[in-house]
Amino acid sequence: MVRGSAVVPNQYTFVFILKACSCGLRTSEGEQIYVHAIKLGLDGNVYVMNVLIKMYADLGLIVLARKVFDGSISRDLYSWNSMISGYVGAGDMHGARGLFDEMPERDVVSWSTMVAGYVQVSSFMESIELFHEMLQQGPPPNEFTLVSALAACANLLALDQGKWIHVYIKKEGFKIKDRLLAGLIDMYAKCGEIEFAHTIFISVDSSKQTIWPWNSMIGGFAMHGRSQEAINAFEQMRMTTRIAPNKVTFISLLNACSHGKLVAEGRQYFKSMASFYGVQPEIEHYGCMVDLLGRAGFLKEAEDMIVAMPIPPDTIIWGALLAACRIHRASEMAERIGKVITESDPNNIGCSVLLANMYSSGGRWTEAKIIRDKLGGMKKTPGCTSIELNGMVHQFLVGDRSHPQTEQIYSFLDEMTVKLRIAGYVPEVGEVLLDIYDEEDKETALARHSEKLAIAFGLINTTPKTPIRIMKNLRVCGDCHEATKFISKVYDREIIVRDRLRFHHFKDGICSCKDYW
DNA sequence: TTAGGGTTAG
Repeated sequence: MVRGSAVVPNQYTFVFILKACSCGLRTSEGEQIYVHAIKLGLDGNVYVMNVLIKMYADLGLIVLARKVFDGSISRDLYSWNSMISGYVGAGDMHGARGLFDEMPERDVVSWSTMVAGYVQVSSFMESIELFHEMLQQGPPPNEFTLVSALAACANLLALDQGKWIHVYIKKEGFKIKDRLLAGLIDMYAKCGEIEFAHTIFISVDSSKQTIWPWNSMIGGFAMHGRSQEAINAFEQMRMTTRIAPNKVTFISLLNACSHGKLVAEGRQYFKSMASFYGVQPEIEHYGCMVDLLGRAGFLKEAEDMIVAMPIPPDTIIWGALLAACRIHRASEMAERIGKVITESDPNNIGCSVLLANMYSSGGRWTEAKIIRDKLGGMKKTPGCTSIELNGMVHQFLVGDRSHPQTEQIYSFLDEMTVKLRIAGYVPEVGEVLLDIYDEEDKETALARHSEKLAIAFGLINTTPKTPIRIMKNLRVCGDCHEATKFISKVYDREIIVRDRLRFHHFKDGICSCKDYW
């Protein structure tokens, strides 16, 4: 068009072509075209400038995007929102907030971008806070905002807040479908209310035209260990709709098989995902399979799968196999796999802890000490458990003494330990950190795990029979899992624990995972 | 009749 025709491109042309550069990640063409636009005097056109901001942001060139933004003669709401979205995409919530605070006026998109941005960087508290600010002094939220706010609640285990949003959605007459429906199902499932999530899922029938609500439901069942129901949901979708499953569907489905030890089903779904559904397995799917096979005891098959993978395996995959070796006490294989992990990632804490423990229990003190010394200098993620009470989220770290009710919690814990012992609980000191040698100290360390602090806080502050919901950032430890079984019986409470990977529902001394986790 | 900003799931 530029070389061979008499037609001169106008502002519309540049918006289309710059957007193409943006989508195709073609930096140099984009910049050449920008020069054309300048030559034609279109650098004053707000549409052209805005798409240019977006283009630079999409290309990850946030500084250049800002340059265009700052230098633009005409700026409107779209310019500000595009620039904020650029910062959000770069994970720079500081930059985003700076612009958001100084912009002359904010519309629902500005607010939604920020609420979603905080979710993307896992600043869920900030996301909810901003959402509340919006309700007080901003424009009314729309579906976009609500989906993000629900995601923040889901991640915080903030059930009361999530319920409030559900009421708001109904009160304001939003049509509950697709993404919003998925968001609600996901929020309820992640807050431990899997039954209610399912109720909502079946209550909205005509509008499940997309994969989103299905994935939320299948994923919800999977994380609650309701494997057969996850499979049933998938089969129902297959038989009654024309919706195509995607990669997330299969991750959830394989996860469900893994939690339920459904090895044959898992193998079969993994096989059919590419051959029948046309979804190519990615590293995460292989990860699910290694976890499924490994934890079920098929260590050799799991390793063969890693070796035969068309994608280079990462330390997460090897880590899944290593964890399986620990469960099945396959120390030789563990040592071999441990070396593979350490080679590519010398600072892998989980791997080092496991190896050190293994060496110690095998009496190989020198080797254990080498790893232990190295571990001392590494930064470990502290165990953290949170619990919502009256709409407020309380967090506890291991041995935390910062909570206002600390004294009460610790004396309750002492009393609780006695009661649990009488009921037959025996601490599993094998799970304690490596640097404690005294058996009694080990038990004290266990008693102060963040899970137990949060449960004690919950028992103190809620009326009898109220279910207690807690969330841990890591996997729950073996001792806490055992102790919680006893607590549920001794105190007659349902205790719902969400760890990094799944839910455990404790009731009458039994856990829903049947100790397979 | 043609253009520009925000969505969540493992």
